[in-house]
Amino acid sequence: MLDLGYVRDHLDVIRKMTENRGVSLDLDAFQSIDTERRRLITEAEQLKAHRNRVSEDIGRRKKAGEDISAISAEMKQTSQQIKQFDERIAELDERLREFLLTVPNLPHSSVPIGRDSSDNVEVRRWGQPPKFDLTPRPHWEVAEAAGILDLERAARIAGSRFALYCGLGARLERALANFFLDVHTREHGYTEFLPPFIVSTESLTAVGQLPKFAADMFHLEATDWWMTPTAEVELTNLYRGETLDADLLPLRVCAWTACFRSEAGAAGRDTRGIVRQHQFQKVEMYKFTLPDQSYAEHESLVRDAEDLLQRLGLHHRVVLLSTGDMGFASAKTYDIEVWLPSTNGFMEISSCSNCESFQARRAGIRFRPKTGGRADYVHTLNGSGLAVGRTWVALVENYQQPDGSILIPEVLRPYMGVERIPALGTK
RNA sequence: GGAGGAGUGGGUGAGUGGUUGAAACCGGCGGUCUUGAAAACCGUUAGGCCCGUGAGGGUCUCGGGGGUUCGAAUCCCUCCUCCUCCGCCA
Repeated sequence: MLDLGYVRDHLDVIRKMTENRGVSLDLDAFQSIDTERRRLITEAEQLKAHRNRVSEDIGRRKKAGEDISAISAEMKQTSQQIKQFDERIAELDERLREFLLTVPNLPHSSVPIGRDSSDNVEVRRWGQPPKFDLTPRPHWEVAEAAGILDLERAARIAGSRFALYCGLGARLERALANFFLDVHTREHGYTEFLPPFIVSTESLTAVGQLPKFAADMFHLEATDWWMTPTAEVELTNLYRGETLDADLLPLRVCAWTACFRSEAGAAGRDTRGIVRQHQFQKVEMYKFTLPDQSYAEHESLVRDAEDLLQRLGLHHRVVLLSTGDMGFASAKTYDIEVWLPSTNGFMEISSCSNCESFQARRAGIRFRPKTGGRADYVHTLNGSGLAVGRTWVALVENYQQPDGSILIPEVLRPYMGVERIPALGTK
């Protein structure tokens, strides 16, 4: 959420931003609501000031034993007037809040202006695509042949877009998650949390998932609960409503969770395999920083995610998203895309965003400057480090062998206990 | 699920329906003192919104919402959260 005063005073900036992002907002409606609201507040507050003065006076007169019935009756009317004002103001407040909740964040000046993903800018690449003598097979073929994935039984249990990992496939998923968490907590300076996988409406609103993206999530019927779409929700809400000590910043946290997405509107996209699922595991990295640190921390956040891919030896690239492709709450986003041999292209495996104060304002997360002075909003950053299921996919495809086995990268062997996952019926 | 108790400023914790936005203490910041530091002492130390170029003024907030009242941290209703005991349970 942007600051109300900022929006009011920079309507031209907001208008330009909506053009760049390719969204539309009714700014005229905003202006008329805002103007009327302020007019009513001024009037109501004048009445309240009057009431406060008279009430104090009544107190004094009553003590002195004077008769106060006339003045008291008059004040009763005033109070009723105030109540009417307050009701109208509350209505306008609600409408203004609803409007502000639909205004996306302002993109940073370094973000390329563009319509969609075709205007994204590749920042760097790492490694090379692996060479194959035979045409590489897609992950679902390799995995089912190795007996580590069973999509039919997954469908029997829950339906389509769910995975059932089997044997070493399940262990590989678990190994990846552990590997990610170990590197982040022991080497990258993150503190690990294991949060609830179910979150409240309030938490989702603070992050910006609600009210806009209700259709993308699973809502638990007749409750205020939702299945979490990303641990970004839980990690943002760790400090909701708190004023943090500036000495604690930057605060780096991470969490492994399952993530749940309805994928409504994704019908027909990525239907083969397990790239797009209703449930997947992800290790999320998250930072709370001082405003002047956030862009440096953003760069290191991306490096922390890339580091994992490099240790796994997976070819990837980093892409800077254009204004038209960026998420609602983000001021700047890098996507990391990993090489997928079967598609002869890249697949998104991490998204690292600097939300600046956008989420912090909504979630009420401040810091008190060391020098004293006013509490200000922290900047928040989030990034996948990494999507576990998609890393699993990338590993299976990039490390598939001619004999149908899957080689395990060196760094994962301590977690796996084996050097390769054999094809079914072999050793 | 049942019974009881509690939610006050960065923290601990007072608070009678009427200068209590809130004592006191701790912590933070600034200062005095000191070669420096500690101690001591003095000052200062919530946020939102509205008006105002500014200085400043006003208003709201004592878990959330509603009510009673001329006036609510204080009385009433309701919801939420936490704690204790019982029940159930991985």
